[in-house]
Amino acid sequence: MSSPFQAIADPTRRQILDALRAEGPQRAGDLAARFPAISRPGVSKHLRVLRQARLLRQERRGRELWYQLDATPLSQVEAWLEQYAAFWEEKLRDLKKAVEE
Amino acid sequence: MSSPFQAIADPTRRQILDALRAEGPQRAGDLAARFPAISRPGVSKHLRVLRQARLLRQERRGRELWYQLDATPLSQVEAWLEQYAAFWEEKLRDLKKAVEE
DNA sequence: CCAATATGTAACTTATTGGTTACAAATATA
DNA sequence: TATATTTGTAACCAATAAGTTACATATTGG
Repeated sequence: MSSPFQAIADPTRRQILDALRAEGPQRAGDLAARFPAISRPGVSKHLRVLRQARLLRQERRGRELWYQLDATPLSQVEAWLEQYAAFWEEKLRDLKKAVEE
Repeated sequence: MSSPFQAIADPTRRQILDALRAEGPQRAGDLAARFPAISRPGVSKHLRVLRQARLLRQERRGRELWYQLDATPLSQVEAWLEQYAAFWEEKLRDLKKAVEE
């Protein structure tokens, strides 16, 4: 039952989400093959974390398991982040101004 | 040198950022006092993580250390997240539609 | 000058995380 | 049916994280 904040903290997990976003549903094995530096069960554990954060939908097709992105929980992160937008924009405005002077 | 993704993964650290955003600059001790369940040095360690993620500016005033939010690094998170907005909106549209039917 | 205050850090402990290898279970295929 | 394929999980290990207490340092105020 991990939070979406937790789930996206790890760069490998972000890459998994990126792959599903950019290329659509994929099998567990396809996803694992993207990370030659990590064993297949290692990737499987990342998938579990993402599953527990409800970021993945899974569909069994015979012996294959297809994973699909469900980005809905990321809207929680967005909602939190949104409150900060004014603050970094202010900062970037200052920076821009400083450059112009 | 922790990433903003790492830094915001912990709920206590998010609360620290929230406090600085909502109420402006505060002393290290003020921030620590918000978390009766955690010792002052415990909070101090969270402040270090936030500092290393460059989310805090500090200003020494005598023996007091004032912390101020610098939200700029959060724009990295926003940039990543932005690519997913279409996906969760799609999901919410589906949900709305289902409710209406 | 000395005691109190504000803060960070070191050293340590425990829990969590990210990785591994070995194995089990289900399904497809020769 | 026997074998190969696809996948998750259990058990384990090392590194990291989050917490603690004890301590060091700097500054203020009596």
